[in-house]
Amino acid sequence: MIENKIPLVAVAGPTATGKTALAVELAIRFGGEVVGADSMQIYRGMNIATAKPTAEEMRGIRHHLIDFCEPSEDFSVADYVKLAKCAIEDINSRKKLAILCGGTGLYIDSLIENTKFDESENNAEIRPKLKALAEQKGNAYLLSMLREIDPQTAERLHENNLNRIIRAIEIYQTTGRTMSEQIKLSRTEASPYEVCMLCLDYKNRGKLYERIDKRVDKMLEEGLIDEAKAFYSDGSLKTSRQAIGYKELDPYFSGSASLEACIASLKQSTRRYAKRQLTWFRRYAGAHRLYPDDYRSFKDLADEAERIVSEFLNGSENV
RNA sequence: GCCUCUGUAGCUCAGUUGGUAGAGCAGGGGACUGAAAAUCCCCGUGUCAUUGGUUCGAUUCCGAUCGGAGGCA
Repeated sequence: MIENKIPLVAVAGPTATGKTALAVELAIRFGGEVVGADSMQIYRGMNIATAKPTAEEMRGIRHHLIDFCEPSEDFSVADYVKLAKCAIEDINSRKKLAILCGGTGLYIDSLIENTKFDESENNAEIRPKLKALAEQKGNAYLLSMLREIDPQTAERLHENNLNRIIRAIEIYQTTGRTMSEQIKLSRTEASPYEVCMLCLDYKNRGKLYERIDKRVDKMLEEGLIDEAKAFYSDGSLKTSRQAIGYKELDPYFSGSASLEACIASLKQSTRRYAKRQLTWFRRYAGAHRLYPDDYRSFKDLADEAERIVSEFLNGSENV
């Protein structure tokens, strides 16, 4: 293990696998603090839908990067990496163990790989302009535009993936660099972290989906509908509007679908989301895989996780 | 009990004038560098209910049996 690296434990996995509980348990056992890696739990007021840990669930463990952003604010990976790095440094300087916990693959990846984002500010006008252009002249036109700027990126993007095409053009227009150049530049510095990745998943996919369904039912009992209603009429929201749990209930509020139908679609969105998360986490070849359905109790699972983390920490000390 | 309709993918159904079949949804896999809980790409073998018959060949035609729906008693 390389010295001068900050040890970082990461608890990743799809929604409803028990990341929060495990991260908190490890924080208690090792004297750590949790750093959220969740693109939606950052927002204030979005508590039920995002399954944000309650004070009780936190069990006195300090949590960073959760519940600090207004839903009307924009937030991005670049912001996340900046803040998370600070938080981890801070935790480490106090001789505590940083435990990353969350399900947003892009955030985790960008942080761990020490991705350097461009310093330039977002230009609010570019995206709508490009979007309008695409509507006028078609996606193919935009893609061909990108092909002239950055053929390498154009090659790997599908014509239908407008968001990505727009962003790639935006990068060039704001920084003067192409996206492929930017990507190359972004991964030049080695990561300051030595990461112990724990990935949670259920061996039985059906079981995971059952848990998701149950969790949605629980959210409804806890008042998801009221929470969603508060966000329904708020047109100022941007990123936060994308959270699963609100948009699926819109048809109910507008009267165009039954509550029952909306709940079914909410469950389905969550299942698909979990599947996408799994795709993301499968890429981490060196991760320790933990399957809650392999253990008789949460304690057994936590014991195994503790064993893995201990080994990891001892390894780093022995260098 | 009789008559009619019906039985094809996990679900809803197409279809094959007889050469073993395909859509939607569900589901699965993948990509991912400033919206990422977003965005996007790829993936369809199933005793064509069972069983006999006709046929070179039946999921397709005919008969019987067993499900299901409706109608008449």
